[in-house]
Amino acid sequence: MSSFGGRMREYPWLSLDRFDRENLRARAYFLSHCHKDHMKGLRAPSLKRRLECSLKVHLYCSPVTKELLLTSPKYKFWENRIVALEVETPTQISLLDEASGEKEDIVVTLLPAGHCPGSVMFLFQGPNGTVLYTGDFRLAKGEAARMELLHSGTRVKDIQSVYLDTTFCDPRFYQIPSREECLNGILELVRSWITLSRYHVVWLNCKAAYGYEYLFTNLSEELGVKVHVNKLDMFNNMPEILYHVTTDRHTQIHACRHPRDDDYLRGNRLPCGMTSRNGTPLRIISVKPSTMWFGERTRKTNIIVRTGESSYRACFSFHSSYSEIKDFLGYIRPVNVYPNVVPMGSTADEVVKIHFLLKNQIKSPQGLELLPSLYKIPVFPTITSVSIPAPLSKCRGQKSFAVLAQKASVRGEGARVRNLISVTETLLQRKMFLLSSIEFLLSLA
DNA sequence: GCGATCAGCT
DNA sequence: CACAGCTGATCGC
Repeated sequence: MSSFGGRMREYPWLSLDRFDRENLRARAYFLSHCHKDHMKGLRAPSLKRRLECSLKVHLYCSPVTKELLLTSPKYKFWENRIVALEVETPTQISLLDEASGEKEDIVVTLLPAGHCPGSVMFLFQGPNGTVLYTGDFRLAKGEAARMELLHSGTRVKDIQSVYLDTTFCDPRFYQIPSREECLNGILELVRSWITLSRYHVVWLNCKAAYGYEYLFTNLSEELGVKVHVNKLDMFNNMPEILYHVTTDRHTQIHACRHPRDDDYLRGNRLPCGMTSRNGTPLRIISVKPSTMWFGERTRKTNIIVRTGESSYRACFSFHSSYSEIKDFLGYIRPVNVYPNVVPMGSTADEVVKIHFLLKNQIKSPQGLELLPSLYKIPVFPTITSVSIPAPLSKCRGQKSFAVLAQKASVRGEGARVRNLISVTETLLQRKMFLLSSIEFLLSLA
């Protein structure tokens, strides 16, 4: 989940992937991809009002993101204010300060991010230096080196700061099987099942989000069987996807959903209600795409895991692994790195993660100083088995209000975080409370 | 009635 | 593990 506040230090009058609070005063908006956690405030009345008053404010995104966004009637009011920028095409944007009348030009380039259809990273070049906002991304090792627009001539551009997707930026997620490996694993599983008979069908248990489309198109392409989905009008202008999905339930591959799809499956029905063909019951297996990862030295085991008589989990990831992030940063070598994702209120662990990256991959460790104060809590060389005092964990009886991990241990430099101090965002928002409890924990170390 | 937030679920 | 998102309850306007 993105916890990026919306603004970059170098160009604070631009807002990216956040549209509430301070961002209501931005001179221009950017949307990296069409996932809800990157669209906070995008349809709020306050922003709608701002738009009505400030006619020069626009939202910049890729053509595919524009298409996906405008499919929902709730975002139709943006229609005339969205500027779709072609990917990998540097574009100059003039930003006008409505108060002072001062104007500033900046060049933005969209780079493919490999996260979901239309997803991009934004590269900004302007008077305050070159910065890269990655949005969410999955790029394989070596892909940064192949991006022409990250280079000037033969060498990589000087990048001041990278605002980084840190979802799996932890040595624990050292490797995640490649897109191709995962795809092939799923392909062969699906193939082996649906070729048994025309009554053998596969249900892909996908989350409600864009990002599985390349799975659908590849399965359909390879097997000649279209994928049943609930809705496809968002792909009306994307023939390369549209061709491979269908609303006809008479197909052997389904990715349809229902709020109680579990009940449906137990009754040997698909979430769309299909239960038989010509009176012959269906033989259904479910395949749940989910992230699987392996440590630096651990042997990669199977990409497909059988979890029940007719259920499987299959490896699939929308985000880069630790080693992919390391490769990316090691190639770019920015001066600063800022995390876009601070998982579940973790504080110490984020410091540690970024610390490792800073140490190895970037030019000077200024990044940490610029992070919000929470990240500046010093990481002590040794923290051992710290228990959370009872009054904190019992706070109003709410689980999410308690400190979740009961112990924290950080061994010396170069060591891995074992058990993290993990608190929820609820706690993060109660800053004073959190700071005092973290300080308390550290004082015990 | 709507948005924001949260618990719970998947 | 962590992801992205939905539903339903509650609260305030």
